[in-house]
Amino acid sequence: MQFNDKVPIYYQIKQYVYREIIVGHLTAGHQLPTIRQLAVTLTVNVNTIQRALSELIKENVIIPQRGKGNFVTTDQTILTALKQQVITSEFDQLYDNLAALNIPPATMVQQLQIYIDQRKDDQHD
Amino acid sequence: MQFNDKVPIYYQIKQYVYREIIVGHLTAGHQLPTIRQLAVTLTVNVNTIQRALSELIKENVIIPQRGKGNFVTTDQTILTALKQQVITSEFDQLYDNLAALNIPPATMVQQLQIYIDQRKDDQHD
DNA sequence: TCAAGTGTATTAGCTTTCTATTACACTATA
DNA sequence: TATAGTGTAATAGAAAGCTAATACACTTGA
Repeated sequence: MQFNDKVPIYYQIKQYVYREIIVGHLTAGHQLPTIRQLAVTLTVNVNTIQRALSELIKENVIIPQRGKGNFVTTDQTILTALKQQVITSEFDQLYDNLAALNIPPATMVQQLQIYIDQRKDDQHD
Repeated sequence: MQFNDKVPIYYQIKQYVYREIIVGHLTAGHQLPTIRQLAVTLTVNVNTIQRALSELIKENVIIPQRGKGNFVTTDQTILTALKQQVITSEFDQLYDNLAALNIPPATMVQQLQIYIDQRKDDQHD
């Protein structure tokens, strides 16, 4: 996994777990990799993993069980809300940044379409 | 100006200057506010401003003149490239993050359209 | 010439983040 | 019961970012 050095690692790990849950690699009630396993996999210190997970625990997204491991919540309300939040925040970010460039909303959609079309063409590698 | 505490302030200021140039609040050859003025306006230390500007200077986006001030480059090649880079990087970020959620490109456009429509409706405040 | 306003540089100290290490509490199982 | 594997906690040190303060180099204009 690659980290952006402009953002705290623990925060990026938190976002990573969000994505793993939303994509379905981690499903309701299932166990996460061990904190120590995650530390090895992501080549990061145990404390940094713990810092990320402690925030997810506060949010009731994952449930810790001493001596056993960490588990994804089975509360579907939380899980469906999570998906909406993460996706919406992506669009929020794009919208705000492009609006700051005086780009009108209709143009944002057009430009995204153009960007994606170009990306398809550029796949000749 | 509001800063995101997850990203270095100097970096956000750099992005801010990019936007001011692209939007046209700062035009080719024109003088930027003084470093000390910027420090007051953004309620940030002079050194933090200096750190942001030093990167813009390395990129030849702004040109410093000792005893006079900092000026936006008159090199149109740099300025037009800048605009493209900034806008493209916004789409890059959105694309990567949504792709990580297994959202196909066509859906991204649809969802952005829906998001923008909702935002219009929500303007009833 | 001199004073005020520029950019530039340096030092010191604080806070946050990350790492390394050690220790402890709990669970499962041999 | 003992051991290995969990989460949890605390301490110390390094690095990055930010602030505060001071000083210096250059330009402009009175």
